[in-house]
Amino acid sequence: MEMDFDLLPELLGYHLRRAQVAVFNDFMRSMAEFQITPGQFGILVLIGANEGLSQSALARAVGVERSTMVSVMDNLERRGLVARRPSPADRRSYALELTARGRALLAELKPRVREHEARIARRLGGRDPAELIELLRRIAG
Amino acid sequence: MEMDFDLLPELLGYHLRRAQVAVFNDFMRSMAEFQITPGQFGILVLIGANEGLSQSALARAVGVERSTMVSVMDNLERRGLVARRPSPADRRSYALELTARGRALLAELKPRVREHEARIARRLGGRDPAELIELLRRIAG
DNA sequence: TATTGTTATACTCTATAACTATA
DNA sequence: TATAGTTATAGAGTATAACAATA
Repeated sequence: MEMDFDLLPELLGYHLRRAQVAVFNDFMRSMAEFQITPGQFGILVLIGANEGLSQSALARAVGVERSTMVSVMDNLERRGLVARRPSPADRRSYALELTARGRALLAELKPRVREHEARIARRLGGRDPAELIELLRRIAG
Repeated sequence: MEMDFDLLPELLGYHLRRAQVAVFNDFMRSMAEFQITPGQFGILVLIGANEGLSQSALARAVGVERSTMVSVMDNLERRGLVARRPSPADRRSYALELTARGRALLAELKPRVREHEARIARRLGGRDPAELIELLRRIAG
């Protein structure tokens, strides 16, 4: 069954989507034993690097509604990776922190993510990954 | 509020995701009057270029389960863009076709999508979009 | 008045499992 | 036995609108 893809292979958006799916799948396979998604990894990284930030600030950084962040945090808190501490400055908000377990997990994940990235970069067959990142950065604006 | 993104900006997956969201958003803005998603556009293109293909073949081409394709087709059929004809060769399957309205819509969409692509390519500031496509193709494998 | 976290609700996308009718 | 389309069901992920507490 020879499928005709017409103009799709000429479209940047088409290849962007396919590459993103491929990278997502490799990430999920790599981290299978930790049951963590790229999005959850990103959130652990952001909390780890900005301890004390609020849920709203985190939601803004990730680009989702703060109502969406509630269940994301519920999930990570239930797994004992993140803690919602009372903010000393503002009684409306939480100061988010990684728990000891969250820090330990993040320390394990980071080298795995580097390996995953190296494996992806190898697909470029010698081309500089920094080159691709530069082009993507321009697209993202 | 200076956010520290730690290692995220070094990760291909991170930029891939951001670029994909940016392109998706531009597509949706461009096609707002037609209420069409990139995925739906791709399906119209595939049916238009391969009239008579079955739902299962279409699902395989797009990379989703055939059960997922059912509601996608229900939607496009309800909008009068696609028709499920009985397959002459196999009474289990449909032969999918664009309706006259579907063909007319696709003909309107294609130049819009080209414009959208050109707008995205302009963000590359002189860099060849074909270069980016080549790199993405390698990533997608 | 505006913001923070929350809930209720809904919609999309996706999958698995089981069913039927055909092959 | 295997495949095509369907249904029922479930789980992410997302959003909007409204609310109480606090700023």
